[in-house]
Amino acid sequence: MTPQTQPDGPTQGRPGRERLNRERVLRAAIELADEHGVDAVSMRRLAERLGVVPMALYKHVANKDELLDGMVDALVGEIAPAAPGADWRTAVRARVLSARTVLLRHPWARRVLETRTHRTFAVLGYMDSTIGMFRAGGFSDELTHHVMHALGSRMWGFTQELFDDAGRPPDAPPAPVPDEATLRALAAAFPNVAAIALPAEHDGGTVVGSGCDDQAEFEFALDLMLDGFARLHERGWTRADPATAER
Amino acid sequence: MTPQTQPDGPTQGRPGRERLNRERVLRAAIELADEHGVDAVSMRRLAERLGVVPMALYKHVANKDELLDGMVDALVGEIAPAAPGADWRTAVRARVLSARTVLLRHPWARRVLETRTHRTFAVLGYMDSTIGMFRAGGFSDELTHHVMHALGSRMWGFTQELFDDAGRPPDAPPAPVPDEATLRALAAAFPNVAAIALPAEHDGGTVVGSGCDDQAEFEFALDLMLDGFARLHERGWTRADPATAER
DNA sequence: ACCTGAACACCGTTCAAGT
DNA sequence: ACCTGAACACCGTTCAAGT
Repeated sequence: MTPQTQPDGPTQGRPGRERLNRERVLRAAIELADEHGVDAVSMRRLAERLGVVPMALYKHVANKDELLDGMVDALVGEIAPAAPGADWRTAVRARVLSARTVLLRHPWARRVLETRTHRTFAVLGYMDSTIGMFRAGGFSDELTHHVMHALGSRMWGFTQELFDDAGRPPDAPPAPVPDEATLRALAAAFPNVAAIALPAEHDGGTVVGSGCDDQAEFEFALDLMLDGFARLHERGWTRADPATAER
Repeated sequence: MTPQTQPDGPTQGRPGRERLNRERVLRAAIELADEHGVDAVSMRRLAERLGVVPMALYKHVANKDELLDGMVDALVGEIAPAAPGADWRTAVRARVLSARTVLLRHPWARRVLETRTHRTFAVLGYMDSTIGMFRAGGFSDELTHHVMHALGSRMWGFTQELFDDAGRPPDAPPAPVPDEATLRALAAAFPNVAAIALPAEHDGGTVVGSGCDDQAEFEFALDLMLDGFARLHERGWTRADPATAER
């Protein structure tokens, strides 16, 4: 056999099946984040997972910031493309909910998106086509501008949850459930929180904090915004008419 | 003079005027974040600013997470208390805008809030009193629940901005302004972004990206939500009537 | 009760080499 | 052209002391 080269075995690194490339680096980073959370994504751990020395990554990614940008770009690619021929409301609604399903597959993405000054080509492209949906629906540029601001992070399929688990790595032990006594003390100190956090207090088993359907809440707020947008658009809103709606 | 004690001078650390305490630690951390951004808030740099060895901080703060929680709690204390006697809409609007002025004073707070699993006493108290505003206005517990979700991070006076500078430390050099050529290329690649990002293209000097009043945009979206809440409330919304508004 | 010093197990990244 | 090794300047935090 010829020395030094073996088609299937390791050529240079240890389990490094083949040459590193940007796509392989990004895919491994996403897997690492999916399995252990973003905090586990360090250049060193990522290198280890790829069977390579940390500095090898820097040939395919300028630095850690660009790595995170690349991970976000990959997710943007997972969002379903716009369905042609739909009216603006259907198109926007479908797009936002598609973004949301992608985000739910990769819970770390929310936190990463929040830290990005996201102006990559992929992100700009996503925004451009979303803006295009409103403009194609006849929205003035000015109203479209406001509407995009109002959408904010909802455009990515998330908003900050009231009680938030997005920071915890997926392999962490589940949050401890408070005992009856502290629960009663909390309810006494914060009666209003208790009133809306215990949804079916009167007619069901005491569901404590999980009696809340985040997807339904997200769609409630999304539809509220879309209704508002539609109403302003129908009334031919302009800046000269600063009242948001009929007051 | 008696040895070793001097009322005004350093007693143990170098410029450490007096004994460390939790409040002094939190205040220094907030100043550090205000001046150099959150990333500059490390236990070591904070200790140095207080003229003390890093481990000294751990007597007043359990760990870095609790430090960040404490910083958030201090900000919550800056939010103006509820004005008594106002109707729900006025009360909620004033509170959210007050939260926003606090957040604008401490731009790092947004990013910290996003990473908190905020359930401190101060944060729960803030939420409780906000929820109380809707309930006092006659909102059902169920509608109040949805409404709080819809408010999301807006309750803290922010949402994710489309182009986001919240990550940059305040002492960083200003972002470089792109030259005419790349600007033209971007506008060609992303015509919809260009249409709404250049607001007064037809009638003024070419204002490029700064022709956007974030405060006005925030209030636009806030009022849109408040209008939606009012409409649902007036119509006696219940879950049995799942349509968000008149469709 | 409060602060210190040294140490441990991590980071991202530069720089000068190796093949 | 791509990967390596050693090093630098940082992290948060533990543990055993000092006063």
